[in-house]
Amino acid sequence: MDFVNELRKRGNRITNAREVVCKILETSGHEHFTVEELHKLALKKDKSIDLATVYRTLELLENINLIEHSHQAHGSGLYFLKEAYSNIHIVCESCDDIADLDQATSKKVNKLIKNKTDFKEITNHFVYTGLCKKC
Amino acid sequence: MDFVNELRKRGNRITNAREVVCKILETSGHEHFTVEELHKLALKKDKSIDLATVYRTLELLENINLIEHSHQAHGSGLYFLKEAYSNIHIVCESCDDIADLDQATSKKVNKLIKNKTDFKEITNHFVYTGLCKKC
DNA sequence: TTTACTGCAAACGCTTTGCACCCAC
DNA sequence: GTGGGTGCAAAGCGTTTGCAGTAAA
Repeated sequence: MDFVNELRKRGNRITNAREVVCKILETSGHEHFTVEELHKLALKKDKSIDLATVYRTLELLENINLIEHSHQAHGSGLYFLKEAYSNIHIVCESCDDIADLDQATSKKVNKLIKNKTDFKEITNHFVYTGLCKKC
Repeated sequence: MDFVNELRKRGNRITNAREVVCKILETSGHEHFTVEELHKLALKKDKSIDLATVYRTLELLENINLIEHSHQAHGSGLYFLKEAYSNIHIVCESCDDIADLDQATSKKVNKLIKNKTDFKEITNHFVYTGLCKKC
């Protein structure tokens, strides 16, 4: 998956800020990022990149379905690569560890909820919170 | 359940702001409130009650386990009476309708997640988002 | 050359906090 | 009388926006 190429295909301009952010997302090996983390990493490559630009780039990538974002109870939003995204993520309240649920289980959870309510679709944009075994 | 009495038992002072907020929570028949809703209702009974006081009162009531609050993707926090609280709530993205999952299903969902991760507890403080059948 | 994109700064919405006053105990 | 609680105003936080300048096409 080449994020920059996807942008080019869509007719978006390839700016340095976009190249830097895309490269971090694709090559850092992380599955999830807070906006500040991402911004901090971007600043290492180009110290003029603004936080607003990071937000705008993430919004763009989310619109193309390359990434997805969730909200946390405290602190900033969490961005996930779409390929690694499995619908449900759990953050440990104590150590901030993140576990990702496999797609099958995520689907099972959503089906269970749909069956018990009059909702036809679950578009859950949240991370769960919990306590992992270590904590 | 008498919220005011609970406060008295704990040695908290019974002020007018607290009486007003407690009465709204207990007698309005709603199961959930946004902070602004609650504040607006409180102002009808005493137009000097401050938003900050509403927040402080809600925090107090949450500490005593009489209410619970969740976060929404957009807009303010959502407060629930503890007795009506069933762990999982879904807000329709389109019409803002809220559905509450029954406790048994909520437990089932949480158990499913626990079995598939190394989390020992789910302390999920979020509302789900989705689309209800009407929308 | 054109205009999409940028950095900057300011504004946003929700929530929390500092502080001096006040009133429940 | 005392200190817990209040209203008020300001600050906090993550995020969004307006704008004039810049650089990708």
